[in-house]
Amino acid sequence: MSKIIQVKDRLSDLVIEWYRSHGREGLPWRKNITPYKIWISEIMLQQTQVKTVIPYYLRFIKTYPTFNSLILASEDQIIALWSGLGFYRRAKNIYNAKEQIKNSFNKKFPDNFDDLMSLPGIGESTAGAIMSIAYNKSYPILDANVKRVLGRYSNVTKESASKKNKVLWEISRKETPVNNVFDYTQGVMDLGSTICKPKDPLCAQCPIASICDSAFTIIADSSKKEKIKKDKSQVNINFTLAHTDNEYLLFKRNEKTFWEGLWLPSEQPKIHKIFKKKSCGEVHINRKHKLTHLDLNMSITLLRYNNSFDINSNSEYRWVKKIDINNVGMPAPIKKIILEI
DNA sequence: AATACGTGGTA
DNA sequence: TTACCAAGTAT
Repeated sequence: MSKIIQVKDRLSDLVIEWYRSHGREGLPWRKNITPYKIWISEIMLQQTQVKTVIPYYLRFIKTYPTFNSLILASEDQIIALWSGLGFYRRAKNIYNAKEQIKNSFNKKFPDNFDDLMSLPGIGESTAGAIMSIAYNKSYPILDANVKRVLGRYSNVTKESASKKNKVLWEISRKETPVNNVFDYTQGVMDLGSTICKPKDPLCAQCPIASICDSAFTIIADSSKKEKIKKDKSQVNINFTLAHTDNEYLLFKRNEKTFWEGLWLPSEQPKIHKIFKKKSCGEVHINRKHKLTHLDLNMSITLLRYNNSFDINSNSEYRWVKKIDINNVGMPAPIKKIILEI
């Protein structure tokens, strides 16, 4: 007599099977995969939605299709391709990682976890994503999608944030299969994105509902509500934008705070006085712009000139032609203002 | 451990 | 309008 043993379905098996018939199609970084392209896509996708990333990814890969083609790129060129995407440190990290690969890894993009982790901008989740997606090696990831899927699956929503993270990493490690990691990793992210959504998850269509501790009983996560709301700090910036009919005078921002390395109108009052003497037209505008952690109150003085001119300045500056605007790294609100002139 | 770091979409 | 949040990492 043989006993029939009821084996509980494995999460990874269900996810892999579901992914093969229901995974998202048409994501550009899933075509003609190379480790380099997975790297670029994973960096762009950090804290950034797929829909937002797609045009930036396509433009970046069109400009630099291979790692080799990126070798000679300057930091400015890479930041320019990031213009408008946000979290610009990521672009600097790509430049610095590229330099490290060039100088320490013999120009060969790493194929192991430890070398990937040594690169700036690559943490455990991104390294895991590159290992599993580009190399089909069994490494776990823990992005927002996986956090949500596994958090509901194992019902660990009530833990404190740091403990929850630790627990979820353990679960992710445990559930990540040895084989077919590529399909599992993509699948669990697609599941989080299309079925196990933050709001109104579609449990009725979910392939893991039968083994999910929270299926059909998703309760809003209350752990965040008790946070004390601090007023966001207000930051005032006075810009002066000197411009002709078709050129703009921009300065590279060196502050170690926001928008580091991007090109902006002048923030130096001393220069503003000199500017005004020669100007043949002056307009003031005010704009508010919200960053994650602070509110920017921008005051911009537009000074019109007939011709561009040289200035005495310690900081790096350049006159940018209107048609070259897309080749310069600028924050979204600054580019918007310039395009309105 | 908590915070800095962008932007656009959604309710 | 305000508030939250999305393929996280570095400090």
